[in-house]
Amino acid sequence: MDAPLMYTSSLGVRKGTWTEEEDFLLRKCIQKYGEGKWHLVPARAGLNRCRKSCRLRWLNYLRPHIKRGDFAEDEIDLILRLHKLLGNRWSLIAGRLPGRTANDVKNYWNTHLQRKLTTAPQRSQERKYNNALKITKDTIIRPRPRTFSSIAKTNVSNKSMNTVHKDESDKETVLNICDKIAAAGGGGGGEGVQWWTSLLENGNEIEEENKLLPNLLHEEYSPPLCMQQRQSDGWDFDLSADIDLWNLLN
DNA sequence: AAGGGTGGCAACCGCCTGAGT
DNA sequence: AACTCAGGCGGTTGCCACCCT
Repeated sequence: MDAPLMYTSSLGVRKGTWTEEEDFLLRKCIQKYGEGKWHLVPARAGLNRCRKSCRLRWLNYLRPHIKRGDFAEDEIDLILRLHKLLGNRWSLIAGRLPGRTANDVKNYWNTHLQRKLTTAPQRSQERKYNNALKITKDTIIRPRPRTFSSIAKTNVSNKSMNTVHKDESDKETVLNICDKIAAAGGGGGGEGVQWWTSLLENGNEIEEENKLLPNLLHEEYSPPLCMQQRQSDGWDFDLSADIDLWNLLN
């Protein structure tokens, strides 16, 4: 693209497609100062971009080890399983797919997988369709993740779920999750999945999905290649707040 | 060849949460 | 306790390339 689309907000901040020069400046800045402190990044990098734009560009495009191109079969399979378990928790799903970003997974789901699973209307008709449904805040149940403090995260990811935690609230949170997993059948077998799916409102849809994907939940299954290889390819994946999703998936 | 429709993807928007003051 | 701010997330939009008629 010779002249990327570019415009400027009322605050004078550039928006739109990033140029190669901007990518270079951002990459250099992150290499020098590291990730984080995004409010300082535009000034440090000499970019006329907002902090969020810088963060997004880094996370979705410039970060090392990001995989581009088509999703492998095992990745698709894992997305389907995790989506059944977690819903639209793209960041969590992406966290189990080395090299894939939440945006990638979300886009792939919206453009490839969603249409496979449903007879969704064409995108040009989706707005009408959604308006007709009159979806309101009241009708949507939106489970949100618990965020652990950084120290609790370290403990959870490095050891096990019932290790010592920074403070009682963190410990309580983790133990609550452990209880739920235990109640779901000790973290193994199909019961775990049932516990999760019971959170979803429409059981009929789940049944329909099961018909469409008969092998999704019940067949003998081993971790896909993309997960087995994650250690060797150097991908720094995040296991924080890990509740052993893999066991729940089996 | 032209024009409309569609798919894919990058980027933006608005909201939520936790930390700091 | 109330407020502000940064980080993070999911939903949505806009652009472009390709396809079809």
